[in-house]
Amino acid sequence: MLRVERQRLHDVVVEHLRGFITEGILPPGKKLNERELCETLGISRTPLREALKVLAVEGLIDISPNRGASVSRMSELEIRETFELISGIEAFAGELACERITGQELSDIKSLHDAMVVSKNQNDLPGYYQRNQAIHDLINKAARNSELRQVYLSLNRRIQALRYLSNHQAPKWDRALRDHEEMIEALEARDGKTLSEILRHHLLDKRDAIMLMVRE
Amino acid sequence: MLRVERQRLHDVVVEHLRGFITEGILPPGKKLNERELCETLGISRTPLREALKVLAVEGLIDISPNRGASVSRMSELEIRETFELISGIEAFAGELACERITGQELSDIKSLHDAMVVSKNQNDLPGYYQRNQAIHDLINKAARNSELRQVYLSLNRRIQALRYLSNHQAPKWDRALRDHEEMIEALEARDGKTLSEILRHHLLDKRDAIMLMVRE
DNA sequence: GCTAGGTTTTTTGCATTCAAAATACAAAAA
DNA sequence: TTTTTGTATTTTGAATGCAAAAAACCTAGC
Repeated sequence: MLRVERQRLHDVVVEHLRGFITEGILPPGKKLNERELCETLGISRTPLREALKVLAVEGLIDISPNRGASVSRMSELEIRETFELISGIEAFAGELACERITGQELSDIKSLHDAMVVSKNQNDLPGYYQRNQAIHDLINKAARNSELRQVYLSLNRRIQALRYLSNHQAPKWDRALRDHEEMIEALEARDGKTLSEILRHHLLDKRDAIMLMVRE
Repeated sequence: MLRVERQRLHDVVVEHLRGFITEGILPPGKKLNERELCETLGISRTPLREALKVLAVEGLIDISPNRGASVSRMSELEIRETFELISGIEAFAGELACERITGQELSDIKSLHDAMVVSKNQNDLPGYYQRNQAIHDLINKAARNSELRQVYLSLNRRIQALRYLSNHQAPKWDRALRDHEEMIEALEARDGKTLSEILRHHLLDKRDAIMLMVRE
């Protein structure tokens, strides 16, 4: 039978705050006053503090002793390094995916790709980015390694706010679409090496675009 | 001037418990009674609970609502997947290290390798494993990506207890030593692809050895 | 007007307390 | 004897209270 586990308060709080941070409602550098947050969330300080500890381990906020917490403000170096790491992990996921992906998953990806092209032609930027993200997510899932997946998701959350910003800018369409077409070809050919190369450089391109945005 | 930040209690607790878990003093599956731990550590429940939340995010313990915490007992699948992920990350670190390693670091690794061979000839297993670990750690550092490093260390902590167990067993000397020699050759030749291949398979071999141990 | 020093206020860290859920236990019924 | 049900105890989850550190403020002196 399905066990109904009442969610604990601090878990709910973690999810809320995570959302606020990744969606940019709580911007980088924002000071998190405990009493203030308690009032808006309608809870006491104990569960809030537990939630803050969790978010700190996840790298979404910084806590300095006796000074309190603030939303992490990633330095350019941290952004570079995080993207580099993600590029490596995603490339590895691509290799694994080539060994393990099912026909169903592959055709799901193709459909998403087609939908993405439609979004592009309609100049629907949010739709485009959403489908783009979904494709990468599906490849990651197809790697069939839940530890890898957890790390991937955790790292992505940290740069989510940045992505949010850059999603208002149009990408280099031709390059991006060509990359995706080649990715699908490599997947169909189960060519892990090629796919991982494409993914790696695709990510590093994305990084460069975002680094430009951040600097301005 | 260096700011002396008095460590917070829960940070100290995290370090202590982490040590207890990775050194096997608190074995997998061990139930962690809050009151008991508070008494042995001489603190109240608030900082302890904060520490437990942190360890849960790190994956070292499991917390189930209203049931309390226990040291994570990794399933065979989790072990397989974690090693696979580490193999991918370490392979990537090797590629980066080939681009970025300094002469000094390279010669440090060579010294460690020589010391490791001596340990082996003296049948000094702890010494052998310690140097072995140190070599992998140096390669990882040479990748010059602190985000990668953090993830690497975090994942390694999770399998540390298992490593501890397997360290009482003698490895396949000839294979392990040959691997290490080839690793150093690849590093000297700055041959990233080759190094990453060696590292990946070296890790998967290690995994197989540990999987055998775990099953017994 | 600006700085230095001290005082007040706020905020954080931790202990304690209260409430709710889970577990252990014992007595009664099958 | 085994199962079930009601009660007591333990254990966890969350709120409150208290002390110490940091920040804000205010006054005196230049």
